[in-house]
Amino acid sequence: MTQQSTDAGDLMSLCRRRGFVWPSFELYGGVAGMFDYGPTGFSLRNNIVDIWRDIYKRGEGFVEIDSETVNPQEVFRASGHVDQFSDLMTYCSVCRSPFRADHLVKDIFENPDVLSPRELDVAFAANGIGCPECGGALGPVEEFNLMFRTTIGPGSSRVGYLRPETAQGIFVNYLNLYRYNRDKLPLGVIQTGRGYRNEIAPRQGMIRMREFNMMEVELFVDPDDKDWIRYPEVKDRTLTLVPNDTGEPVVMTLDEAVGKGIIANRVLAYFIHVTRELLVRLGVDPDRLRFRQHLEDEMAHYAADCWDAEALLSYGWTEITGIADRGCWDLSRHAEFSGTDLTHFKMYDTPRETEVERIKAKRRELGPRFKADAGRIASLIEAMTPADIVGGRLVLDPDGEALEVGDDLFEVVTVREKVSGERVVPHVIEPSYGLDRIFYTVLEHAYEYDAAKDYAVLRLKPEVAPVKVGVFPLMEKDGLDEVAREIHRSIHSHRVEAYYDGSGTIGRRYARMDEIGTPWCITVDYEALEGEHKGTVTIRDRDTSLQKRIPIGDCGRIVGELLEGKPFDAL
RNA sequence: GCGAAUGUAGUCCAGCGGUUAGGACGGGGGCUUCCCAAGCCUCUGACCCGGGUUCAAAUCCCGGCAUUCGCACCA
Repeated sequence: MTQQSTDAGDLMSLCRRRGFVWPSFELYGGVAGMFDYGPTGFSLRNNIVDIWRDIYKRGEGFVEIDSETVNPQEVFRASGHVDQFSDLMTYCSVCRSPFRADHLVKDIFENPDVLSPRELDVAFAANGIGCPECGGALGPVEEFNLMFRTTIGPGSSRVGYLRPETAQGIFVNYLNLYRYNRDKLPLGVIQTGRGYRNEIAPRQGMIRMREFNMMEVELFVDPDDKDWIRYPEVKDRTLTLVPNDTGEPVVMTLDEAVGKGIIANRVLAYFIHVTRELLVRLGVDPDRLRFRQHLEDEMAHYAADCWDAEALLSYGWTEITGIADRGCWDLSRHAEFSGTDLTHFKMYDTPRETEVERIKAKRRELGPRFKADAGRIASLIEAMTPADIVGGRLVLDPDGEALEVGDDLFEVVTVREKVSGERVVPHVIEPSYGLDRIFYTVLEHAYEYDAAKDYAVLRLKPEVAPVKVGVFPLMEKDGLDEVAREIHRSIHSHRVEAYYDGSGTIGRRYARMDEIGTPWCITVDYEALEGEHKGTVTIRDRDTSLQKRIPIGDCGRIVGELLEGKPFDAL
């Protein structure tokens, strides 16, 4: 049943023909790595976003924001993208081959990626390093940053970048969000939006885009509590994991994976599961879905642990979602670069009271003896701890000259201290969904082509299908068209898209709907007008081609029920 | 970014110095009681862009852009 190797070209052709996606700027020859969404595609994409939002906003109670796509340079200095997201490149002056400059000196330097372009130039000359391809001289080392750079405002005083991920917009709003959440963790924030990466060579259609859509979730949690309240509900569910120690797929329960230390913690495990549920609900084939742990050296500069949801596409296993434990990296960095405290005040369940021994100066004795210096000496005494007392005496050091004081001037007292909490930098769990890749995966996994009949069907889940129901008159005359238009009007709404089609033969119209994945079609035939079936029409199921007769007046209700998940057989 | 191949209606293909640039499918309109891309009539619509060679370029040459494949790159 399942198409073994979907031809990406055939599917892309269908996508263009049927209004799913179009290569951008085709009118002017096109730009690699950029695509526009057509009406059916955008509808499908919106449906995907709606379901994602349903899971995180309604299901988990997360809040949604929207932030700017152009960010000042400081943001990406803090995030590390200015330094980490660029590669130092050099080009052979003879054969023009490009090379990562730091890779060429990795045998010479312990840590070549800290070298500056200038230092690398010098290193090439000093060590006689030439082009690995042809031996030619290497050109000057240049920085190639994958971020699109711009300036904010007139002149070029303020450098800005188009964001390479939406996440930073959430991190820079941490304090606002934290207050909005009334100073509590966990704090879940979601955002959809575009990110931009100036890919050197975009390939593989929608898989590597220069301007792409993300659905990002940032969950701020207590670093000492990486459990999740709903974890027990899902702990016995199984999924396919590819841990980075063996690299071999294994099927196991979440609890087993956490227990064996394969998945770092429960909250990460929970959201890996949530991701699986979401992707399957959207129509990703469970048999072509796995979760692969990043290799140690593959982890992003910010990640503590990272799992990719990978889908098997005609391009091979492809990352469609990354679920990372970013630790405290982002907030620590933004705190450092902005000079602002970005912490969570973690209240203890009960304030911790401890008894501590402190040294207390006898100010009554000090005053008369030291006059004006008394206050200073008192604070010096109180800065000491009981452990500093030797033979009942303390040695102070005012102005570099030793001063010994006896216990007539101080006493050891026991005080009760109350600590009601501590400040911690929240850790961030980030499920980051590549919307365009998910969109493409949903299409590829839904696509089925029968070469014998030259017939293509998109077996989209009804929930994501751009058009829910096609409405046809068997022939566009004799009043059949009027009945069909009336049915169309009664069903078509902003939630349920219905499509009226009266042109061409009936088979052609079914074929058109099958090609955009419309799950059901209603046809008004002559029996609707007279005879024993008067007042009824047929409804056809895309995946089986089976038809049932239903009363005209019930069409809207029945389509609604089918969308709710009622099986077609049960009609 | 390098190398190779390719670029003709919406799609797939033909044409390879002089053609009203041809077909199939699709799309629009019409006819047909028409339920799975049926049939008949009819209409629609293309030489990637820019230079050059030539009396004449879709066709040959150069450059650009794009696509595909290798190499390189890729949170």
